[in-house]
Amino acid sequence: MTPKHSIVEVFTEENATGVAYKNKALKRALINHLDQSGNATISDLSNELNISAPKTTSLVNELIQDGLIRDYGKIDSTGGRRASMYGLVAESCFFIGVDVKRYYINIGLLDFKKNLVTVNIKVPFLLENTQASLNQLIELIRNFINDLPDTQKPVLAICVNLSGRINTTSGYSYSFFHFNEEPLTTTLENALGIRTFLENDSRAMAYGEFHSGVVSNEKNVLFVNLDYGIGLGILIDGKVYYGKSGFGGEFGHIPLFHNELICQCGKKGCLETEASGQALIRLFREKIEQGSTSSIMSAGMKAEDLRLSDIIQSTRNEDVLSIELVANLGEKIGRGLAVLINIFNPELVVLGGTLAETGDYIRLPIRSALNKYSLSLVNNDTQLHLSRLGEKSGVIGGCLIARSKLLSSQ
Amino acid sequence: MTPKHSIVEVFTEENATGVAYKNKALKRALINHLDQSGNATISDLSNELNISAPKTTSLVNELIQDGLIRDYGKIDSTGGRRASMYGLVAESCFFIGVDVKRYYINIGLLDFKKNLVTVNIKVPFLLENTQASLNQLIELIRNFINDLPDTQKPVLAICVNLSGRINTTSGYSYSFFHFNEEPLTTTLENALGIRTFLENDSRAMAYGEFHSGVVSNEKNVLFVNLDYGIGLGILIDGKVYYGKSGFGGEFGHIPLFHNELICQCGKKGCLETEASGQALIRLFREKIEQGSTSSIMSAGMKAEDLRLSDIIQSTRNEDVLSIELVANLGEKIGRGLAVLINIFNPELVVLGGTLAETGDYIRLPIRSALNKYSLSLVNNDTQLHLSRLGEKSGVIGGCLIARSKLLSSQ
DNA sequence: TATAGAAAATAAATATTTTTAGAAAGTGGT
DNA sequence: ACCACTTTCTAAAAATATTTATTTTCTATA
Repeated sequence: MTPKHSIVEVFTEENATGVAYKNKALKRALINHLDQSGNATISDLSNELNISAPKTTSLVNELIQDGLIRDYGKIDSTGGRRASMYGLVAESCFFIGVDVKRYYINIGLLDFKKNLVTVNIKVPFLLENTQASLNQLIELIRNFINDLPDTQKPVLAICVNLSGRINTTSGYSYSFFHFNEEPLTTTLENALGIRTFLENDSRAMAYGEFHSGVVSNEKNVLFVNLDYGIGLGILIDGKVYYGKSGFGGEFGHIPLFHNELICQCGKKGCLETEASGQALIRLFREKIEQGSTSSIMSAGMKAEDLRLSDIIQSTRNEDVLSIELVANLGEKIGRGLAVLINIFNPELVVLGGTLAETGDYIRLPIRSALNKYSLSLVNNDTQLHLSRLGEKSGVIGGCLIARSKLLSSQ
Repeated sequence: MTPKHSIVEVFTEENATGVAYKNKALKRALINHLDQSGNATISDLSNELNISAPKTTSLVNELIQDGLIRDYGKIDSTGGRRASMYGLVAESCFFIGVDVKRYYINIGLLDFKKNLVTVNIKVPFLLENTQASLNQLIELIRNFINDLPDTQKPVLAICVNLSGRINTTSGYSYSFFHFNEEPLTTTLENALGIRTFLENDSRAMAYGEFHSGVVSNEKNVLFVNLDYGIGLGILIDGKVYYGKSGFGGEFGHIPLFHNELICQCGKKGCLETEASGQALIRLFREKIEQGSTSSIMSAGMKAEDLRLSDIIQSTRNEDVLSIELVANLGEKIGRGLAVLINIFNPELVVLGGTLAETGDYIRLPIRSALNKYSLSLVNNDTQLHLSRLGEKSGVIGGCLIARSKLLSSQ
């Protein structure tokens, strides 16, 4: 067995009572403070955490010995002797996020200071619910780790994002790779030898998007993942919301319409039947059948081969039909989001996923539907932004979730 | 100025640094532990909170001196010397909850150990948005306090529940008593001389209902307040959810219908236009106009004088029209709740408010609508219960909110 | 370029807390 | 009724942290 990394040692509570326990708790508090508020001086830390200066000094020195903290030089004088500033050591440990999509994965490496060190976007992979597909995924992760330089080898945790229903606590996936008795996390941990977590893709994207922006804590944020389906990530007080069994956020299947379309979930009238990427393709085909024209079809595309990316691309080429349908879709999404805004009164709603790449073509209809359908008093609080991270949000979110799970000890 | 109560002293962080500060923090930790886990021995406390036994002993002794903790005698032996058990002193301080309804108030007194000592239900009062009405409310609270025996005089905080939109943090009410510049809480504090908080009625009811039942923490619970309007209280991890400005939970105004009814809020298609008590009365009148018969009307009631309580009462008398309409209402409420369940995946949904008094007449249609409209995987997690506290839930919730706000320091 | 003032770092003194060890108070078996 | 064993409680010893005082290092101003 490899020796425990010093961070893992600080963040596990085993074999520690009395003074040893308290010192670990104080070290955790120091690390968390540096993590959240950035570099700080001994005085800062002493005041904020109510630890005396000499004690703080000795704890910081121990953490420097452990390689977790470093002296980043002296700050400008505040009127007297210049203080040394201490901060986390970025390269002391690393975390991996794996964002699994239908036709590819995104995989990335994050350091201890939350810098995305490496990120491989759109690595070819075919997501199927088979052992072979799982083996391929494991192989891709293993290769990614092997290709890392030696200085980036201490990878402490991995988070894999999958679409569909996932129980983060138990580590079970209910939509993919659920053919083994044991939780998927266990399978992955055994194969990779590294602590592994599982997360729903939209929740991971939400977390990534939130922590990348201007991070001021205690925020209530909704992240809408607009793709073939409609996913939702909910952040309450900056923490991911799961619900009882991790099934919270099933936004795509709220019964908002009175149609006769049977959804994948088996019910009728789901938001997804009218407002998802899948629905967009259906509506596009219907329009074409009814005789509408589009630059996509004139380029020789067959209606049955149409992909979401084609429509998104053609909005950029100012294809009237695509733009019109995307706007209609936005109106319906907005009507669904209005419900959420009335309920959550969030500061911020972020539009992500492939469809968000249509930019204002989808954002503006959503905004106007929000104004129309949600209470203005509530709605006035809410900003509506497009994803800033795009394809990377899932990877970053995954890495950050792996990191935060590990740092939240136990 | 009256001397500060010892609890207030422990729970304020002013004028304390170093050892004094830490002792206060430890005392708070002790009190919170006894509060949440009930009575405990020195060993329990020492182990749970990682404080050495001698230190724990001395802290407990100080808290006994302060009158906040008491020795509740020896527990049965666990194989050795019998330990003394310590717990909070119920009568060390008190909290008042005031639940303001349209035609009456409920007011109650809670002790430090969360026992409801006194509760006055349906004290006549007319809620209007006037200074006179506010004065009357203040007078009622003042009288309630004056009538308390001397042993119950140390009232540390009051929470007033009002319907409508409320910003708990700032203390402003936006629906009633908002004619003064200063926040309503300030007006009340000046008039009563006691720390005062404001809360939305449905949220307070939710909190009361939650903490009265089998309190196991970390629960996600929805409380639906079915009255003339439809209110919602959201508990996440056992904590009341507010949203950015305290406007979260506007369930009644989600756009679920495609009708042309203008809601009070100014929008069309709100859940309230079809599924509230107000809507029930409208639908009842329409049916009567169309020639339906009901035992209510045959008793000489005029359609325009009809109140919600009349219809609720007549369901108990097995009036067919009332039962039918309540069932229809339940179906629509259930459709709205299905949305929330998909989003929140809660453990429990509690039906409260006047309409919940119709019992299974409303619960069963709601349940079957939930099965129909929400994802079964998510929905399977969710229990649907009727309020256990009925009229008292708001008072208890108010008291508990006052208590918890005070104990969460600052 | 001295020099007063100010903040940070550190050494020494003091206070506090934890450890350790032993006394007190039980239980249960023989 | 005694003895072995447990657990709680507490006194004294040891360890540890905070306070206080001093030194160091820096700025600003004369």
